[in-house]
Order: sequence, then structure tokens, then C-alpha cells
Amino acid sequence: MRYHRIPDEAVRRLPIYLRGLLFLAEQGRQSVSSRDLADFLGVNPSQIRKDFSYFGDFGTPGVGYKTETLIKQIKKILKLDAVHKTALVGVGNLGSAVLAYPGLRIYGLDITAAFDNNPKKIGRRVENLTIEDVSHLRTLGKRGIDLAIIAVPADAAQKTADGLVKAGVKGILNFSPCYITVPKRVKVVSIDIAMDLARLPYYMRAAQAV
Amino acid sequence: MRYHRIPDEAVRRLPIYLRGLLFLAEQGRQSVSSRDLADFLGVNPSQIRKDFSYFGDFGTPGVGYKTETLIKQIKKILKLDAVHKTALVGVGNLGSAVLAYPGLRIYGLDITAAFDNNPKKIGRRVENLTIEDVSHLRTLGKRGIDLAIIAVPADAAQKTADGLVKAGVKGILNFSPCYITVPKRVKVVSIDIAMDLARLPYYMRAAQAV
DNA sequence: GGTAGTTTGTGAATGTGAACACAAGTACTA
DNA sequence: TAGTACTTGTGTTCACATTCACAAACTACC
Repeated sequence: MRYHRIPDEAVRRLPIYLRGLLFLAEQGRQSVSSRDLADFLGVNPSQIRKDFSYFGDFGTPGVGYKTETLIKQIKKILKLDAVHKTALVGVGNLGSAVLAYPGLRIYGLDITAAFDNNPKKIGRRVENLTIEDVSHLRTLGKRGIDLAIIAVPADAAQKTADGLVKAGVKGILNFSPCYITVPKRVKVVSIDIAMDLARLPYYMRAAQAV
Repeated sequence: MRYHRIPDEAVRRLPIYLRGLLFLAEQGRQSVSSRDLADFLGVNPSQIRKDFSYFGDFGTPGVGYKTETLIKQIKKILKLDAVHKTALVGVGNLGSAVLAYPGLRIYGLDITAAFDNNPKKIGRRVENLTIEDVSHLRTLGKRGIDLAIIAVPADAAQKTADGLVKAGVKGILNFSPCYITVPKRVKVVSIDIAMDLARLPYYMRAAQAV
């Protein structure tokens, strides 16, 4: 392994590899080759090898990768080997769905606080959490919470993000349909369901032509 | 405008531009320059101009783009100028949230059918729809539904996709945490909330170092 | 030990996308 | 009409990402 700048795209793919590996491990696979994993995920084998090579030499030529070891390595790289306490802001339809989503635990992500600004919701219990007033965001730092999910309406998103940054949050998953501005030290990943759906019709045209 | 192959990335960004333009139009903006829009969305102005240029000459040098006209053009490119009937498969937490999400209407996307395999849910009404048995997917073609959203558990996703393809669906938004295989003529866009969240901790390291 | 069959890790080549920089077009003022 | 200030559209350059292709490393079996 030589020194390389690590491409953003490689980091983006690691969780995908991890997901596939976890599934294959579940199936009882002791080892996998880059080709096995590539076939399973629908990608190119050499891309998988190259991506891994940025972080170290995890495989054995002629053999492949030991499934469990590789899983541990990727979790370590992604800092998923320790539990990350996460806050949810906005317990509407989407927020509730995220709270109930079992997939997060697999990656060591644990939602340990939920906030809303609706007085009717504050104090209610959902999924073993008591919904707190959004004005109490500043307590996050003391509670060791450094990730947050924004699931509030667009017009409240920037204000929410500001509060989270002030509370010391270092990473934000933004479900609100808008661009939010944060200091460079904070990483934001945005998801807008509507926009992903909105580009499907474009491709339908090409599909029909074929 | 010369001939150019249209980059996938440009198509992916069009809905983002559209979202920004819709907001600015709402604010009463009659016209916008590429710089205005870029500042609002946090991107590079020349990228916006280049992206538009793949589809035509929509602007006026020295002036900018007429907001309403540009919105219409982008909607036309993305085929969002007509309503698209969409089916939802899997009315669990996530599916319900998507059903209730108001953002889809803006893009001409209308969920007109909901399916589930749980007998307790079938027949129940949600958001003006009656939940149907997932075994009735094949009726989609006759009903003019050509888009679908998969929000079922991972182990049922491929089977669901197969059913949708057979029913003539041409575009699929997949929320299940797995890779699904479809014929080339069908476009799939996948979203996995857990995976987007899972890469935040990686960046936190770098953030702390700075 | 030798040979055949794998599979990794990676330099090099190719492909794709983003940013720059400027000519050409427009508006406005005088 | 001339001059100034803007902004588009795009050729070109630069940066980044993907794929190829092969030496080196390993296994298995005779």
C-alpha cells in the first residue's frame, strides 16, 4: 500500500461494501473475493480492490478477503466500531420512520434523543425516548451526542442546523428539501426523496426509445 | 448550443436547480442569474450554465434567466410537466412517511396506489388510498402507473421489483437496503438512509483534526 | 518441488466531470 | 452612437474517477 489521497467516492462506497459483507457473513461466508462481492453488489471488482487499497492491504492473493476481518476493518475505517449517539430533530412522519428504522443499529448508530417544537409532541414517548423541546438542543454536547438528523420543514432547517452546530454536533444528515450552510468542520449529507424520484421520469423517455 | 452527450451528473442536478428556482419564484424573483442560483444552492455558477447548455439556450446574456420560463423548461426536460402516477409498495413506517410527504406533488408526482402484503393492512385507508394486496401489482399497467416506490424489507425487495417490472413499471425508487436487479430499460434509484448516516463518523475525524 | 489455477494490489491508460476564462450578446446611460 | 457594466454559452484546461492489465503472492494437487 502506497500513499494515496483518498477519493471521496471511495469513502462513499465503503458503507455499500460493508452492507454487502454483513449480508454475506450472515449467509455463512467465511471469505469473499472482490469478484464475489462485486457480483453481489453490481459493481466492478477492480474498483473494490482499489478502494480497499487506499486504506490498507486486507486481502490474500489467491484467496480473497476473510469476511469477518474485512468487516471489522471497514467498521474501523468508518469509525463505526464504537457506538455513535445521534439526535433526531423533528418527529413528524419522516422523523418517526427514521426512529423506527432498525437499519441504523447495525452500523453502531443509536438515536438517543428526539426533539420537536410542537408543544403537543414534547413530553410524549416514542421508541423509548421522551420528545424534548427543540430549545434544549444545547444539552447535546454534555450528553456526548455528536451526530444529528434534521427532519424538520424546510423553513426551519437552517435555524435547526445553527443550533446543532452551536451544540457541538459534528455531522448532520439533512432530510429537509433545502441547502443548509454550516462551518467547514461540520459534515452535512443531504437526502431529498422528492428529488431522487423526480429524475426517474427523465430516464423513462430513453427507456421507451430502446 | 452544440451537440453534447448529456452527463448523468447534469441530469442529477436538474431537480436541485428546479427546487431552488421554485423557491426563488415563490419569493417573487422574476429573473435569476447563474450566480444568484449558485449562491443560493452552494454550487459553482459555471456549472449551472454548462448544465443548462446541454439542453438548450435558456438565458439572455447580460440579463440572466427568466425564472418562470426556466422552471417550465426544466420541468419539460425532466418530463415533470405532466402528472406521473406512482405506486407505493410497503406501507410500513417509511412507506407511510413517503405517502404523507407533500414535496412530491410539486414535481407532478402523484401516489395513486398503495400495496402491502400484511392482511391486517390490506383494505385500510391511508391518505385517501385503500391499501391493496401486493399480489395485485399486475393491475398497474392498466391503471397508467409507471413509477413505483419500494419500501419493503430487504428480503422482499427483489421479488417486489420483479413484480413491478412485470407490471410495466419503468422507474423505481428503492428504499430497501439492498441491490436489486432489473432489465436495462428500467431505471432504479436507490436510497439507503443508514448508509448516508454511516459515513458521517468518518468525516468527523478529519473535522476534529482541523 | 513443480505446475496450474486463483486472486490481490497497483501502475498506467482511459474516461468523465468540474472549473476557468473569454468572446459575444444585452441593457443602460449619456 | 459610444462606452460601461453585466451575464450567457462554451472551448479549453485541469482534476478526479474508473477500468485495464499484469506482476507478485498464495493454494492445491500431483
